Amino acid sequence: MGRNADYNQRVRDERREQILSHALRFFADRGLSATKITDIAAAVGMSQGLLYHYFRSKEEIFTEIIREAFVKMNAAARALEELPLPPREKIRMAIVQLLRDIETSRDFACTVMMIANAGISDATPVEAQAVIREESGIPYAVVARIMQAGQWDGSIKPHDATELSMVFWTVIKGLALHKAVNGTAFKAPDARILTSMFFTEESEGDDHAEQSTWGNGS
Amino acid sequence: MGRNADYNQRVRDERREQILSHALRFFADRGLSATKITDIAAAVGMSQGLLYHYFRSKEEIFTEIIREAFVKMNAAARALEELPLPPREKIRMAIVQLLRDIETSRDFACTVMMIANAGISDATPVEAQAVIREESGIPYAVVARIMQAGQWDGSIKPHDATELSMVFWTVIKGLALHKAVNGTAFKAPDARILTSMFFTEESEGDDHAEQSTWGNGS
DNA sequence: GTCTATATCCAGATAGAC
DNA sequence: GTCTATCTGGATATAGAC
Repeated sequence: MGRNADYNQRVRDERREQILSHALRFFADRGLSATKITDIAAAVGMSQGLLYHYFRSKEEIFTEIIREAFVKMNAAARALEELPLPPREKIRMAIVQLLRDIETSRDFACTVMMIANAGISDATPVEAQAVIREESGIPYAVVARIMQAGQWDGSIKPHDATELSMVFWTVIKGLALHKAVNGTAFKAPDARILTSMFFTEESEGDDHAEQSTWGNGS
Repeated sequence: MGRNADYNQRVRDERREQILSHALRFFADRGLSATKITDIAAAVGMSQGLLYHYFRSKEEIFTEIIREAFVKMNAAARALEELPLPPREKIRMAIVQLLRDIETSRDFACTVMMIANAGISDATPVEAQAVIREESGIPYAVVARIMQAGQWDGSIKPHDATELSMVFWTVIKGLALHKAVNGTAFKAPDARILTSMFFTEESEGDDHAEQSTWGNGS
């Protein structure tokens, strides 16, 4: 019975993931209220009724996606901070990697888009609002700390570190949004255009490539 | 009768503007479909029924806002291009002015937000989509031309001009979005952080102040 | 687990009185 | 021009058969 229960649970989880994955596209594309539960069901290939065996409501699906996105994003941010690299290289690597993720992974752009919208609208479920309120500060704080460390060793420009972090994430979000709009036509800009906002001298380092944290959305 | 008709027309136009102005906030905040026609009516202080004396549908209100926003934005872009200034100063001025608009005018941030969303969603009315498709290229083209001119005189970095223009508008949109999310807490970054992406040497020019094109949304 | 059918609700739009 | 009352459609969520 234990075995069987485990198996059933796994199948159930897979089905849930399927639903979440399809729902993400719709939410990013149309927002919460313009996304019909029938759209999601049709995309997954199941009846509306069945959807309610996996989630209690449309809002629950929405909130779950937001929650999972922050888990990933914050884990990536903390991992970046722990890397044994000088601060300036952390920033460079983060930019290169994020640009790559934006360019190659549709999910990444969609997720950014979705969270951006959810953050504004007071039409978003209170649960989702709470998640956003609690979790969204972490990437900002991480980058601000790295910027500050880079100012100590002189490799980062002496602007206010909070401001630099805000600009950093703003550009990333802006690009993700641009990708979400332009779709396949999107081509990421040269990373050096962006790094020049933060770095003191122009030294051409090698830009390391790293594995994406986000998978490549078909 | 002519006099009377004119007067009536003026009153009618004012009422329309009232509706558009309130609707903008809701659309930017919640998107098209999460905005209820009753929300708008209540904000303006009229009954739902009366709203339909001024607009045929919710979609028409939406489309009208998009259309007016592009008229303003494109006029501003063309005006910028015509200014008797060296290209580099045009860019600097545009950045300073846009940062100010974002910081002070709520409408500006809301409009950017609304268009950004509308551009993605295929839930947006076809008419609005058409307006966006036709008009949104102009600011990009204008900035790209200015960037190119700046490369001829050596004041702008020699990256691809189209890429620079894309980054330019991406940052602006990103900041507007950030403002839309953070509201009053938002503080615009030092313009020099942004200009350093585009300018070849760091020369501290005076940053001229200009009148906002967007009014200051209370 | 999965489907079809249906109850319920809510929002857009209209009609008609004042 | 403005309101209230109402029609109508569509979407969420549930019930119940298989």
